[in-house]
Amino acid sequence: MVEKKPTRRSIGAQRNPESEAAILEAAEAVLLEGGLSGFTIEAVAKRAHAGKPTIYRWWPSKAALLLDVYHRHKHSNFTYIDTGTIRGDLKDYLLSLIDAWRKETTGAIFRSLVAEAQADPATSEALATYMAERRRQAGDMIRRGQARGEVRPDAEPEIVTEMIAAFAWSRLLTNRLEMNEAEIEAFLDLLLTGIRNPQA
Amino acid sequence: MVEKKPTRRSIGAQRNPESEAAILEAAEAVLLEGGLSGFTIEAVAKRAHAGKPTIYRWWPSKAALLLDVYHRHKHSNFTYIDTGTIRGDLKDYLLSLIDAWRKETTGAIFRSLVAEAQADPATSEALATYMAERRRQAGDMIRRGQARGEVRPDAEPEIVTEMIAAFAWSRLLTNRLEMNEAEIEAFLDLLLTGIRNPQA
Amino acid sequence: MVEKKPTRRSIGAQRNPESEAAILEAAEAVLLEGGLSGFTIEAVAKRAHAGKPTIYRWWPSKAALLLDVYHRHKHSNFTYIDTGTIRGDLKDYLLSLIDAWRKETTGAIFRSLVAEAQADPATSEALATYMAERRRQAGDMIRRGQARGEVRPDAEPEIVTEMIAAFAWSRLLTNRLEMNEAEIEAFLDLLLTGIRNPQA
Amino acid sequence: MVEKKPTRRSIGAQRNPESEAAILEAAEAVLLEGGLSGFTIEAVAKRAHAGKPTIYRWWPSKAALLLDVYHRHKHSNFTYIDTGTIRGDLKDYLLSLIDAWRKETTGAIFRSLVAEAQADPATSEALATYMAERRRQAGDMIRRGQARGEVRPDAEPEIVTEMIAAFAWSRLLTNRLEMNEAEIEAFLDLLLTGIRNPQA
DNA sequence: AGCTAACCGAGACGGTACGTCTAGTCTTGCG
DNA sequence: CGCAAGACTAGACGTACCGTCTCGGTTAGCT
Repeated sequence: MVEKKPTRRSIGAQRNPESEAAILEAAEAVLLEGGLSGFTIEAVAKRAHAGKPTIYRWWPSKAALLLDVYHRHKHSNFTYIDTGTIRGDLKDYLLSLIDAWRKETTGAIFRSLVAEAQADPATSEALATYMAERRRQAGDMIRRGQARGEVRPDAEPEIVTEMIAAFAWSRLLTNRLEMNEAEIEAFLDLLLTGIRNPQA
Repeated sequence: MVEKKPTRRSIGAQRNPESEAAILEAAEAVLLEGGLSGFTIEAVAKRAHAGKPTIYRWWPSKAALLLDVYHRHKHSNFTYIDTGTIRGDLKDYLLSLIDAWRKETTGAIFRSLVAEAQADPATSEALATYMAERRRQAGDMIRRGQARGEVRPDAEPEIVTEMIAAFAWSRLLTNRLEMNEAEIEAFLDLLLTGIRNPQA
Repeated sequence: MVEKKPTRRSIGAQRNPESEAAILEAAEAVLLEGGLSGFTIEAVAKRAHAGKPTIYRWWPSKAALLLDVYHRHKHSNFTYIDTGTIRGDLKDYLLSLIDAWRKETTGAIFRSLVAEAQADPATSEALATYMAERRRQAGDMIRRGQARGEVRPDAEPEIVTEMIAAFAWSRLLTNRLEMNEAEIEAFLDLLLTGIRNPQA
Repeated sequence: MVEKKPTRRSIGAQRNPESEAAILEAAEAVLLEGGLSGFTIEAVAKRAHAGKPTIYRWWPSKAALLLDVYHRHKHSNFTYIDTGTIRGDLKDYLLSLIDAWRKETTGAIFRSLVAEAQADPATSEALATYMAERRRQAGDMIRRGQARGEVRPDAEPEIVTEMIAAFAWSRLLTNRLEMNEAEIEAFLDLLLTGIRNPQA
C-alpha cells in the first residue's frame, strides 16, 4: 500500500532519525513561539507528530531535550579567532556572544537552559560542563596574549574569560543585550587597563 | 488574649497583616524545603493556613510572591560601607554578595527569581528594576573612589558595578559560589589594574 | 427623606425593611437571570448593595431566602373559586397552577425550591408544610363536590388533590408545561371518570 | 505476574473499563454517603483512585455522571409484567417504582437527578429523554388493557402513565414514599373509576 | 523465511497544581 | 448597634501537563 498519511512509521528496532529530527525541530519552534513557559513535552510531541514515549525514550527529561536543542544551535561556533591583538580577540569574542544571543532563537534557548539549570541538577551539571569547556577555549585567547607579552603573566586566564562571559550573561538574563559600540569599548577598556587611576 | 485556635479570622474589610506575614513566612519555608519546583501556591496556602484566594488577592502571580520573599530577605542590608580605599570597598561588596547568597535561603530564592524571570515577563520587569537600583547604589562606591582620585575619572561606574555583580551571578547560577581568598584577590586585581602587561 | 445615594444607611438597631425589600427583589432578579445555578448569596448581596452578613443575619441559608422569595410571589393566590361544578373547579385549579408557573418568574422559583429541597432538610420541611396546606385548601373543592353529590363520597379528597398537583409538578419539572386544551380535558376526563371501560 | 499494586494503569489508547467501573461505583458510594451536596467530582476521583481528568474525559459534567449512575441502577428492571388485569398491572408498576425508590440508593440518586435537572439544561434534556421512554414503555400496559376491553379506548395511555409516575414523583420528592396498602388501593380506585359519583 | 525485539504514533492513566469561584464567618468604620 | 463593605479560611471547580503505560502495527536483523 502506498504511504499517503503524514505519519511516520517505525523503521524497525532502531532509532528513527526522522523522528529525532522532527522532535528537535518541533522543540525549537515551540520554544520560540511559546517561550520557556510554553515549552511542554506535550506541545512538542503534538507538533512533531510524535508520541510522548518516543521523546522520553531518547531524552530523559525536558531539560535534556532543551540542552540538545541548544547543542544543535551551537554549530554557530564561537571560533576565538586570532586577530593578532588581545583587544581584537576579546572584542570578537564578546561580539560573537552578543550576536549569537541576539538572534532570537539561540538567546531564548540559552536563557531557558540557564533557568532550567536552577531547578534541575542534571541540567545544572550539563551547563557547568559546557561552560567549563567554553572557559577553557576562551582562556586560550588570554594565553596567546601572554605568549605575545601583551597580557600580564599573572593574570588568571579562566577568571578573565569568566568576567567576559558573566557580563554577557548578565545582559542576556536581564534583557539588556542591546549595547552600543561605546559600551562595549568601555567594558574592554576596563578589562584591559583596570579602574586604577594611573595618575595616582 | 491568648491565641489558641489555629485559624486566623478576617479583621474586617482590610488586609490582615498577620495573614500577610504568615504567607511570606510559609513561602520562604516551602521554597527552601522543596526548591523552586516545589514552590507552589497550594503548598504555601496550606502551610500558611491561608486560602488560595487570599494569596492571589495580594500577589498577582507566583513570581510576585517570590520577589516579595526576596525583598524581605534583602533587608539584610548591603551597606556599601566606606572602608577608605576602593579595593576595600569592592572586596566588602563582593564578599557581602557571596556571603548572602551562600546562606542557603537567600541564594536559593534569588536563583529561583532569576529562573522565573526567564519565562515570566512580569518577574523579568521586577527583577530589572531591582537590579538597576542595586547598580546605582553600588556605583556610589566607584564615584567615591573617583572623588578620592583612586579611580580613573573615565571609568563608567555602572559598568564596573555590573562586572562585579555579573561575576557573582555567574558563580551563583552555576553552583560555583565557593571561592577561596586567592580567587577573590585575583578578581579584584584584574578589576583594579586590568590584564594589560605594564612591561609591554 | 430623599434617597439619592445608591447606598442605604443603617436605621439603627433594628431590621431595615428597605434592605429586606432590596434583598428579596435582588434575589428574585438574580434567580431569573442566572437560574438556580447563578443564584448565589454573593450575587444577591452585590445586586442589592447589601453586605453578605446582612443576608445571613435574616435568612439562615440560601434555601431560606429562596423560600421567602417564593412566598412573596404566592400572593398571586390560588383562590379555588367555586364555579358550581366539580369539573369547573378542578379545571380552574389546574389552569391557575399552570398559568402561574408558566410566568417565568414563579415557575423558576418553584422549580428551584423543589430542587433545593432534595438536598436541604430545612427546605424540604418548609416545602412539605406548604404543600400540605395546599392540599388541604384544594381538598375543599372535592369536599364541596361531595356535598353537592357530584363526587363519590369515598373519594379521598387529599389524594385527588395530590394527583392534580403531582401532574402539574411533573410537567413543570420536565419542561413540559405547555399543554393544549385537549390534553387538559383528557386529564380531567380521566380524573373524573377513570380509565375503566363502562361497556365492559 | 501478580497484581499487587493498588493502582490501575492505562491499557493503551483506549478507555479502561476498570476505571469506568471504579468511578461509577465510587460515584454511587459518595452520593449515598454525602448526599447531593457532598457529591463532588473531587470526592469521586479520590474514592475511585482516579484522576479528575479521567472523569472529565468520559463524563462532560457532574450531571452526566449522575445520570449514568442512575442508569446503571435502573437495570433493576421494571418489567411491566402482564398480570392479566389492568388493576394488577398498574399496582405492580406503582409498587415497583415505590420499592425501587425506597431502597435508599436508587431513590437518593433519582432525587439528585431531578434536582440537578432544575439547574442544568443538559441534565434536564437527558432526564426528559429518559422519562419519555419510560412513559412509552408503561403506556403498553394501558394499551394491553384496551386490547382486552378493560380500559376505555379513548383513554390516552401516556397521560394515564404520567399520572402514575407523577404521583410517585410527588411522594419521592416530598419524602412521603411510605404508603400503606389502603392508600395505594385508594389511588388505584380513583385511577380506574374516577371521582364522579355514579349515583348522581 | 520466520521470529523476535525494539521501534513508532496515539492516547488513556493516576496525579499535581493551576487560577477562579462561592460558601459562610468575622471585623471595621460610618451614621 | 445595624449597616455596607470586603477580607478571611476552606475547598470544589474544570484545565493543563506531567511522566508512565499499553496498544496495534512496522521493520531490521538474527536464526
